[in-house]
Amino acid sequence: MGKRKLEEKRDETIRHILDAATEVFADAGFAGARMDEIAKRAGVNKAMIYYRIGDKKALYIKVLHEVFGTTAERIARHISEEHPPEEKLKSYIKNLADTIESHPSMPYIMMREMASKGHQLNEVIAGDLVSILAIIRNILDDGMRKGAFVRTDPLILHIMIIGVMILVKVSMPMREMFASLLTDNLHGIENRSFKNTVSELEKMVLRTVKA
Amino acid sequence: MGKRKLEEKRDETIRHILDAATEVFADAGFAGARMDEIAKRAGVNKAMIYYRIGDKKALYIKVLHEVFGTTAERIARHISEEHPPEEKLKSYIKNLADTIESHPSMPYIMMREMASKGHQLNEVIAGDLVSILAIIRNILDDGMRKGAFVRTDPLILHIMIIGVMILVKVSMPMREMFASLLTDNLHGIENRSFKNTVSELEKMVLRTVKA
DNA sequence: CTATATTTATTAACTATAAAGTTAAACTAT
DNA sequence: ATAGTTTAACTTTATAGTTAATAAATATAG
Repeated sequence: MGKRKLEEKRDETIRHILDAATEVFADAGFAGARMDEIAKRAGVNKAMIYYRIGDKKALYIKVLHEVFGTTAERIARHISEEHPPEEKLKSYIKNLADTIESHPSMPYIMMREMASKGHQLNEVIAGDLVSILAIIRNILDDGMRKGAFVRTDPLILHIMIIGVMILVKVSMPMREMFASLLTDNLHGIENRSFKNTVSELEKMVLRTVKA
Repeated sequence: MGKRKLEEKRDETIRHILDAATEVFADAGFAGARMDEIAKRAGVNKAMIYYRIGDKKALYIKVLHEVFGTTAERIARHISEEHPPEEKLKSYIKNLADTIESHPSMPYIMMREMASKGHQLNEVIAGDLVSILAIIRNILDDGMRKGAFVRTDPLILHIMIIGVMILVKVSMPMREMFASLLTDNLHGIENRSFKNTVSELEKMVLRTVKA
């Protein structure tokens, strides 16, 4: 069986490129990202990126698709139709939280995408996001049909959930920066963890939707 | 009295440049902003920007200072020491909301600043933000001293307040975009206004801090 | 099972271009 | 006449994208 070694090498190179690109795009945004920097962090020659993936835009789309596409799948996989709507909603929140925790770059990329009004999003990425939204819409519909939930707009609810999560993550560096600038604040830094915030958020969401 | 007309002209030019720059930076971020585009929107020659203000970085700082510096002043001006802590907190929220409504670019710039971990912030801007934070810290301290509030971290609370506001604003274009992509969602679009969100937020914040 | 051809992976060095920043001259007000 | 404002045209620099040559792996012929 011939070409195992080459295949492996290729896949590894692609992996390195995508990982580096994800980091750099999260750090600097699309416009601020430098192809040379991505190549350097990936440990490959810049030409390799063009050979394996394409131009900057294609690379960006690939990164977004990897981040958002897997999220939709993951959530869908974990939500069982047997469970009551409330459980499904909790699972939705938990899986979003887990995804964010395992992809530290995601909040930064989402934040920047929102700030650029989703201008860079192409059909593939839009599809990923619609898949995610379809899940929460189905959960809410199910809850409404069973009389457990009041009517709630899935888009607003989703933005509320994901928004709070990315905000908590992304504001951390700034909070740290200003904590040291605000004198005599040493007393009250109740630096609640991400998990804590998510559990508060869960309560809030349930209070909002429950009939 | 001599040079009135020239002074006026100069001030107007500067005004045009700063307004255009604010828009462009909000739309595209620091890295994505083009000096030529700013000049074009301002209706001046690009060299004018360098003559009046300085390089791109200086221009950006000036824009941030204008946005954040006035916010601190405005809030401070509207909060009277005579009022009870709860009223002061409401006023804090209201003034932040008003500032955001009258500066549509602000949420976008803040969003991007958070995403870049406040990396671009220099001492002047940091000072503006600290001024704002000092106000809410004083309100919370006053409330605690008077037994009206429980101990709350001013940083977390501020991020919560400002975060929800900018999120609601910034997510609007994306929500509109996806509303049209999500079929049969025509029923539930309860597109709550900004004012509505702020009043919900106010209730939430008060519930959080009240003793 | 070697030697050689071929295909695939990878790079150094390059080009093209877009964008930041400058200059010298013209225009305008005082 | 002088000082301040504004611009067209320019230079410089940074960076996206390309090319042609090299190195490495795999396939094929003797």
